[in-house]
Amino acid sequence: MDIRVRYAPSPTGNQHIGGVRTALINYLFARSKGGVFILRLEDTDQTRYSGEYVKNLYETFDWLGFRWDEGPDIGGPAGPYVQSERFALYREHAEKLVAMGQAYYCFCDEERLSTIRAAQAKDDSSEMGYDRHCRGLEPIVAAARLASGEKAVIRLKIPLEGTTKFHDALLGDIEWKNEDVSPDPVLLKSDGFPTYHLANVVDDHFMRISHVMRAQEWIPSAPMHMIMYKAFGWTPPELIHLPMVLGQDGSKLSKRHGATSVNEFRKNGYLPDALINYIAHLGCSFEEGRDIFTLGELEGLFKVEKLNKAPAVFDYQKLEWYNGQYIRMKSDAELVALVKPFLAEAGFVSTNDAVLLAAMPLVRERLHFLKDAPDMMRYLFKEPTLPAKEEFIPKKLDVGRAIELLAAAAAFLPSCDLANIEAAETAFRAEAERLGVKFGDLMMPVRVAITGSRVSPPLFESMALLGVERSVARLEKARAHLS
RNA sequence: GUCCCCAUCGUCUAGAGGUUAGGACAGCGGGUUUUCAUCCCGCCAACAGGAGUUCGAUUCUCCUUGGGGAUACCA
Repeated sequence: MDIRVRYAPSPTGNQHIGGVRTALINYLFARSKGGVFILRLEDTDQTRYSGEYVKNLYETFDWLGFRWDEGPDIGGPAGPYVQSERFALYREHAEKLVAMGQAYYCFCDEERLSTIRAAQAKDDSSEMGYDRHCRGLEPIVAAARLASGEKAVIRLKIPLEGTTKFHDALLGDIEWKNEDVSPDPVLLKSDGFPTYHLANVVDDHFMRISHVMRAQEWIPSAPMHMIMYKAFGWTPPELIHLPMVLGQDGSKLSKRHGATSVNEFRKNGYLPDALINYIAHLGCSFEEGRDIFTLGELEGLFKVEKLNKAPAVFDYQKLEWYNGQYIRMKSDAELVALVKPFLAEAGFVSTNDAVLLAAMPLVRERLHFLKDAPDMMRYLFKEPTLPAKEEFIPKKLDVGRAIELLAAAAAFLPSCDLANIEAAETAFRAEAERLGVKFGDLMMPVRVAITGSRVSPPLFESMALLGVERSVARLEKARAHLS
């Protein structure tokens, strides 16, 4: 059997962690099996749809760097891949079900429906949902009302008795009493658009989807899908319900847990490689004793059996660690390219890439997020604003001593060869000894003078980047600042 | 309320009848170091509970408890 899987997002919001995780698992499964990964746009909700979200979808996957084999933008043999372009197909099939007696027209309006809901909520009834009011309508009567222009939806007839069972490749056999299946869900809305359930089943069938991999929140709709497949006489695809992704408090991951949309992660300086690697490991394992994988490795290693059944909590701290790991794996040139947009956004426009290139080794191990680069490198672009005097004073020393040290450093620096860091350090160590202070005590006021902070990238390298002249100027300025 | 799914350190997980229950993140404590970071070493920390099955259960079965999800003309 051909392996064909799909990611079928609804463009009613920006791409978020949960969706992208589902997409990634589908993609990895397809790749691991030599199958096809399809993108299908489920734009059936006209009230929430926006072209902005479609744009966001493409941008997101461009950034992440993995792609579908068939989809709206590249076409394919099972197109079109946008549901609004398949409009006629859904009505045709909904009406087919009506003709077969498996579905029916319902004329209940919003008002009646909400009245039912309110009543059910009030007396804690175990009976929830539609009361099947129109199910018994004679077809002739329904046809007449339809002909008179009355608005209607088409609802699926869920059997009143018996059970529906299906197999989940991960969870095993699942059996539902039909009375517990959502009573007669709407297939075709009154605006003529299909609901998710109809469009999903019809498209999965005609696109020859072999495996449906989606989050576990979809389990309750699986039985009604099965009832539809059976009504149509179609063979359903294999089902695999993926463990959900939860926030720190254990509920479904959402905005209130922090960043959830992928573009937020991008803006905050996460690397796509890190995000992909981390996300792949939510509810899935690949190989023992290893945490870092390339996308290609994940493709080769993915196995459905290694999927977990239990939901996974999204851990920003672990993702941060991954991000740092991936930043450290970048070459100087790669890192420059990654960091540049963030520097530009902060107003640090480099005229000289060589300087940036040389600066990368200074910040690489210190960076957890690309976003941190501007602050960390600010002193290379702008004259630092000098902090309070105490910041300059090493432990157990006083202002006077700090001034002396700065003066000494300013006088001494021009004689150093900053092109040779080791030699410069040796020279400074000797100078510290001559001055009768610990090496670290000499360096601290110098560090604050040069970088504006007690915490900074390596000093000698920094001074080398700035050049002797600018470095001495900063030392002098700091000395004046303290006096 | 009802139905469904799930259950190993705080978190992500390994484990598929016999293990000192392993790793990673976080936390804590050391070491290296011009600060910070990196890196290295160490420590802390789990089989939800109760019945079975078995010579033996983290592992199989059932129950309880706990968590999550679904109950829309949203997906």
